[in-house]
Amino acid sequence: MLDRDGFERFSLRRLAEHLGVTPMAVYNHISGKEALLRAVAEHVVAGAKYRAVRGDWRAAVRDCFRTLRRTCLAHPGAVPLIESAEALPPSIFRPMEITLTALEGAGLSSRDALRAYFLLTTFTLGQVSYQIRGWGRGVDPGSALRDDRLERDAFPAVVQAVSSRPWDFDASFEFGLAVIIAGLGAQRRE
Amino acid sequence: MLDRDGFERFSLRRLAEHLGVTPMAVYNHISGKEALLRAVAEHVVAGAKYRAVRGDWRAAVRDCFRTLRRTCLAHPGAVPLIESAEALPPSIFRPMEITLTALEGAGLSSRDALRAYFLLTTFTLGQVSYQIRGWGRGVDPGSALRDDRLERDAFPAVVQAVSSRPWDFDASFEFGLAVIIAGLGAQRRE
DNA sequence: ACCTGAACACCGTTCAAGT
DNA sequence: ACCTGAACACCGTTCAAGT
Repeated sequence: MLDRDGFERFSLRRLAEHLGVTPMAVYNHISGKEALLRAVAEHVVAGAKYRAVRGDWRAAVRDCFRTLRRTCLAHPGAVPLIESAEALPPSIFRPMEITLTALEGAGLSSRDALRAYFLLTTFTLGQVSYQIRGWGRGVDPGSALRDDRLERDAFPAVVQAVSSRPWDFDASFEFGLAVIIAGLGAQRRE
Repeated sequence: MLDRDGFERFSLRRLAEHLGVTPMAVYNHISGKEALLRAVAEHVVAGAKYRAVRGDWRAAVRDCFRTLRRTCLAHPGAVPLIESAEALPPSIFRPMEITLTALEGAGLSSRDALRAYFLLTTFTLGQVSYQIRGWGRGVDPGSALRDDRLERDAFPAVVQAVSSRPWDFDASFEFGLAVIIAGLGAQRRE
């Protein structure tokens, strides 16, 4: 229901109707709406299969966040729940463990490795979030600037860049990941 | 009210009560809740003052996203609105214009410059979002793993890293920004 | 031009009652 | 153990009526 109708449209009463049952029957199985949505988020997060990547830290980090991204994109309706979750199952720390181990092994300090993980995870989830809600809504300058001559003149580079469509989210994510890994490599050398 | 009570607690009826007026009076000034929240998001976004940074692209990009971050952090209650906004005022494209101009001037292709902007903006807004909701809730392994011996053994690097508290969001953001800019410098050289 | 009161269609949730 | 029906406290929104 979340993937089909979206997060905003979901309600316990609609769920009950979908199950052919009275709204209150749900409370025999779960303590409330919040607990139900948290359980969904936990289920999606727990479903991620992180491979044990041997070899260099770059491959390990790349594989790890590609997996995280793929897991999230498989359940777009659950992404808002994951982002706003107050508690998630231990498997959410797998990418963190992998990243910290890889980067500390590569010579980064414990503190920088943690910051690098924070960088990678906000980037990855941010890209997923924008992709799901559509890089159109609110951020697509194409629709916002299309007819407005005055605004177009104020943002020439934006107008020029937007003509190079369609947008490739996969390629954009890979670009960002490559940039971050290159930057971490530079950080490591210092 | 948004900054004080948070996004979830806000309702038109509470707003009306706060104004000492009937809930329906609001509709004489705005078409509905969605429009009101959008107007708030637009106001916050429009309030960002981006400086014209001359000199190298690194300084321009750094200053630009520092300003975006500071603007968002000044109104934590509005950040969810900005992230979920369907349309935002033209000033949301100022960072995009600045970034594209700076990076294309530095030799990146138009497509890569756009991807770099996407990287920078998802990173910046992601960091802000986590900071606002508290890098504790859901992502802080300290609370999730504290008492659980079994889980602690499964994530040694996480447990070790978390002891280096307290977390410095400013420093973490600066670290990420530096890594991205270093990575873009490497990308530029190819 | 702005506000009010009553009403409607939705919510999540509680509680007593059923089987 | 699980479901139901009625009810409560909240929503956003419409509409006719007031000044």
